[in-house]
Amino acid sequence: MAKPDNRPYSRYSRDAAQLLGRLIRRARIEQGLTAEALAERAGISRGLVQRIERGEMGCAIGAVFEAAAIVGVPLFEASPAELASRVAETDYTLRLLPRSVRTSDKDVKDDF
Amino acid sequence: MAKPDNRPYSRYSRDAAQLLGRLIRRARIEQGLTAEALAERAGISRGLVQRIERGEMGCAIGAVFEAAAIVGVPLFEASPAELASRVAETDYTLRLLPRSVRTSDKDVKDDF
DNA sequence: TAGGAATGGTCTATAAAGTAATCACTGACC
DNA sequence: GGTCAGTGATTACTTTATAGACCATTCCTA
Repeated sequence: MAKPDNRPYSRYSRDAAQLLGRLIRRARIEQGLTAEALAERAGISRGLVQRIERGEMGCAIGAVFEAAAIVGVPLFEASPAELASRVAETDYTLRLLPRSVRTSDKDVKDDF
Repeated sequence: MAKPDNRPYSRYSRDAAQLLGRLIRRARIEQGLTAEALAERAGISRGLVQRIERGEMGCAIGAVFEAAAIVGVPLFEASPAELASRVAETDYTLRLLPRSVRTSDKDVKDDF
């Protein structure tokens, strides 16, 4: 993998992963769902559910999102319909943008 | 892996991954950032950036979230501070819940 | 229009994720 | 208090993602 657990992850992305994991765990418990039951439904192993809920960065995004979907944790705070709509929307916008980015010399907008 | 690309992924989670990928791509292009430049910053390969932007489910959530953070795509529609705050908040709530779920027979609340 | 950078796809080696089985422990319920 | 399901952690093994180099193509830009 590119990013072992000791490498430079931004605080933001780590927090996001952790939050998502905890939300999943909370929702699961509130629904009286066993970790193994959730794993079964998501088509993954119990061990992976544990890692997801722990917010580990190495988990496949598909597994995490699937778990979230099953226990009802909203992704992007959007309903299924909204999500699909936003995908199409973004898709459209994307088509209007240049396909290729031209690095005008050596500027990389490092101003954040 | 548990979920090859032909397996049962819910529409919702697939849409979410796609949306995230497209948002990242859009933000990257709008900032005049090369795929390789983004990869370099995120500490990942250019090929992975491509897969992330394509919304593939197998990408590590850490890599995806990192890329999102770099180009400024808000996760959970929250600022860094909000994110950290919500983590702590959820953490607290989690401590109040039973640590172990008791499967009272065979009910699994399939009512959504 | 020509040049060149950026992208997209493919391939191989390798590192890592994911699984499954196991064990100890915690904690819920009788 | 006793019991047992659920959890957490560890192990070894299998499968997969990822890196990195490569080539073909697209399409910005001069």
